[in-house]
Amino acid sequence: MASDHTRSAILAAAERLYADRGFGDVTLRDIVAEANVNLAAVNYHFGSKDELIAELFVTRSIATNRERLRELKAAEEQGGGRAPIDVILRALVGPTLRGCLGPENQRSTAARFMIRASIESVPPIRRIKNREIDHLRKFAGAMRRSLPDRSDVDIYWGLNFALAMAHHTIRESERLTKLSEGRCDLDDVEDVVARVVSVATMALTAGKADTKAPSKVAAR
Amino acid sequence: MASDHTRSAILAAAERLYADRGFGDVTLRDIVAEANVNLAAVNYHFGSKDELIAELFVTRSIATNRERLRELKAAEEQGGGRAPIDVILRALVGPTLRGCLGPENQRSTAARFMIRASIESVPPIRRIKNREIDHLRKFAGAMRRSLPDRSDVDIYWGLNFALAMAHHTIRESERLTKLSEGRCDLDDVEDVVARVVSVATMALTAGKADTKAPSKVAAR
DNA sequence: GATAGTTTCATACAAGTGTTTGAATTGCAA
DNA sequence: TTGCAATTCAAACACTTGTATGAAACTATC
Repeated sequence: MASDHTRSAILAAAERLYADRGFGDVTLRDIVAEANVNLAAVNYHFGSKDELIAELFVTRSIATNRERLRELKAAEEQGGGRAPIDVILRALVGPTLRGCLGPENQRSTAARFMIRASIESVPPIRRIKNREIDHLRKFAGAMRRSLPDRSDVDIYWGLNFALAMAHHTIRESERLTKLSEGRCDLDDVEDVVARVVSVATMALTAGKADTKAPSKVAAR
Repeated sequence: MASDHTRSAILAAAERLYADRGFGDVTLRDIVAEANVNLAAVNYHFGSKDELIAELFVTRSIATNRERLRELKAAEEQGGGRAPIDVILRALVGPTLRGCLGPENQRSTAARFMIRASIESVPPIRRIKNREIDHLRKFAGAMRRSLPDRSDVDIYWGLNFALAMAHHTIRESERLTKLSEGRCDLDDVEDVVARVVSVATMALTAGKADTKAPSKVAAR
């Protein structure tokens, strides 16, 4: 592997094009034109189009997952094996939100690519996401240790809702901006993180309200 | 328009196939084979493949939106123009969740189709979803009337989070089942609705906690 | 500087796609 | 029955897609 030049040019061009135009209408020919390499180079270096997409996605998600676990581990060590629930949730959704939101003009190609991946959900990416369960289980474990009185069901629902708010906000950030006529500031990433963590924490710590009677809520 | 037989056979076959296998790998030829009609019939009756998909999606979302507004209107009339926030939220997420969740074996084709539409987000469907903003504004208005002390920003975030939890739970219902090893019962739709409404209500009614300090949460 | 292994290249391939065409058929009204 | 429009049909069209091929160019080793 002499220089890797072609290989990395393909990766960079593919990520940029997918980020800008989505998986749907970017062909291999578009990518090799952007990268100034030969059409056959993609199959030579990656085997197939799907493997190219998979490599892009895996690289980025490994980075996010590592950051997530780093924050989680730090929090648990500091707390002697038990971290506060909001810190755990922040470790869960913070890296993803920070990676995907922020001022649009300075949003990295990688970030925009990950937004696309979260919106379009193409087969090779779905396959990888399905392997993420073990990773999420680590968070479920930490959450259980943090809230030992909480039932497993509640823990999983809390985890689900936290991810829901983070991912949906990323996916639909444009629509939320339009709907709120710019009042919701999605460039203030730390505010978004704080809002998601706050709500998810409430969901997990509010009195074990009878879920069948949602009118009774923890007020104030 | 003599009998409409061909037209509705195409619609039924398309919805079934898309529901089962997704938009990605269902071709017009698959559809006409399933419907036992000629290939050209699709373009004759619908103009194009995209218009066929759009018609399917529009039909279903009109039904859901009508149900949403019906519940909202009923609640506001009963409360003299001001409905409780959790009832509004229930009108927002209830119809969607009821339409998409429930025991898998009795899940209607329409429901499975809408789940697909929510997962894959193909161009004609995205175009339609973008027109949904007016519909959501009606709910934002009702929420504002219900919680006059709340800032617009908080209202929109609450609306966003409510939709987030509902849609993400639908999209990832399979993963949540696997992650929780079946402990989270997604067939109990009313429980899911109650959980989503409960958390969203908390998000909107909890003391105006400083969103920058999420550790302080409304406990019990 | 010959050689072997790697990488690049132009080109072709095979298959599948949505769409169009124009003739055949059908169904209904006069 | 005749005439006319609506519908159905088989076939082909035009195009795009990812992938494979085999020769050419390059690179490093001996």
